[in-house]
This record gives sequence, structure tokens and C-alpha cells, in this order.
Amino acid sequence: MRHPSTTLTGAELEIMHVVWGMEQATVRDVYETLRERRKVAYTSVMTVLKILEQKGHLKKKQENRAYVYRPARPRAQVVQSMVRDFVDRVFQGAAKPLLVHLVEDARLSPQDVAEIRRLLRKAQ
Amino acid sequence: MRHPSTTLTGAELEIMHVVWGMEQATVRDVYETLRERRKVAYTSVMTVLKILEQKGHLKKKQENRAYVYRPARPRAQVVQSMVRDFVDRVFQGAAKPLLVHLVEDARLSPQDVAEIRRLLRKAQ
DNA sequence: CTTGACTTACTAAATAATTAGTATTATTAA
DNA sequence: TTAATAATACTAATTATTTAGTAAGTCAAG
Repeated sequence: MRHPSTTLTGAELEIMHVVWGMEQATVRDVYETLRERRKVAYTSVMTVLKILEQKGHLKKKQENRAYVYRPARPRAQVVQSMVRDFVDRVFQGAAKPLLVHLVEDARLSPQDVAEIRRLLRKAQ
Repeated sequence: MRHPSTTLTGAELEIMHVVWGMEQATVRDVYETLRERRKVAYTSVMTVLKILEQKGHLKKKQENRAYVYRPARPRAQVVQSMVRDFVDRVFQGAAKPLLVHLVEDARLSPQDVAEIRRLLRKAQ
């Protein structure tokens, strides 16, 4: 048996952002947040939350009537693995070209640049 | 009218890497390269190449018997837009957190670090 | 109690992505 | 010229992803 792909699809990621933003959330919480932006059905949100739970990204707990979902693991860890995945897929594992792209393209504030430089100084 | 999603899916990206690596390639070229790594049918490769052409990522030219595919636009441009897309989806547009992730996680050689620092110094 | 609002479980339709089969045409070697 | 090889076009099956409908249970207000 294989443990099913744990990577987040687009719809899943969108919902993870909502949950991350609230620490914890019910289907309704997520539904209402999404509705502010776009049309979506309550049960669609529910389905994705269930999938996220099955994939091990969320854990649920019955609280009063409804389930309350919380992240099952640290956001930074999840994001880190998405970054790795991306670097592997797009840059075949080499992080440097991505950094170069980012530095050249991204509009970074002087403060941002200063902070990154500080990190790099430490890393060296 | 909308120009159709130009973003590269997984299978498409894999094949773009092959074409990028060879400057130009026939279906057979790509097929043989992929076969070294995994099982795949000739016609599957053909289908994806055709999709890439329709999406405007490749242009083809008849040469002898077979089509020869070449990138339709600079690799750096395509990658850049994938990076933007990723930053938007995962970091909601903020490049800095991604940089931080990369610097903290990625195994960068001292040379890499030095080079990035140089870039940042210029950017500042 | 009974009604209405809310919730989940289960099901499934719609779309996107991936993979490959078959028919047909063209080329080359014998 | 004929058989084998190689190419594309067209079709389609499979799988993954996204979205949502329906039935059934639960609680709370009247």
C-alpha cells in the first residue's frame, strides 16, 4: 500500500490558508470566508475539509454540534515541503536559480533585502 | 475571450525540461529520454507535445518525416511566471517568506550564498 | 411535540490531466 | 512493388480534482 499523495491541490491550499488564518475553523467558518470572495457550496467546502483530514493535514474534533478542524502539523513544515516539491519540479532540486529569480524579479522592500542579507550572513 | 491557462501541468513540465535540455526535439527524442526513466507510450508523449504546442509553449516545424518541436518562448520567462504563480498561491504574493524558507532550508554552497549576497547588494 | 435550521454522510456530476490505443499515411529497405 | 518501419491524427479510457446535490439525523425554539 502507498500512502496517498500528501501534497496540497489548489482547492485544498486555498482552504488551508483559511484554517491557518483562524487557527481553527468549522465548515461554516471556512464557507463564509470563501463566500466573501466567490461562489461556492457549503458541501463543497465540507468535502475538501474531509479530504484534508484524510490526507493528514487537518484533525477534527466534535465540538457542540459541528466538527472543528485544526491544522495537524505546523504550517511552516507543510509550506517547506511544498517549496521543496516546487524546487524539485521546476529547478530539479537546485535552490539557487530560484533565489536568483526571486531576487531579480520580486519587488522586495529595502527592509526585506536587508533582512535576507542578514540571514545569509548567518548562513555563511 | 480569455487566453487559456498557460501554466504547465506536471506532465507538461517534465517534457518541457527535456525539450529545453535539447534545444529542439522530436516526439521520438523526448520519448527515448523519458523511457530511460520510466514506462511511457510514444503516443502519450505525442499528445503532451501537441498540447504544449496548442498552449503556445512549443512551436513545431516539419523536418523530414517528423515534427521538430522548439520552445516558443524563453525558458526564463516561463519559469518566472511559474514562480510568480507559486508565490501567489502559497505565499499570497509575498516573496520574502519564500526567500526565508529557501535560505533556511536549502543546502546552498558557500559559493551560492556568496553569489546571492552579491545580487542582493546590487539590489539594495 | 413539531417545525425549521444546521450538520454530516453518502453519492455523484463535471472538469482537468494523464495515458495510451487504433487507423491511416508516408518512407525506406529488400 | 511489397513488407516493415515510423510518423501523425483521432479517439478514448483512466485517474485526479473540483464542485455540489440529497437524505438523514440532531438540536433548539415555539
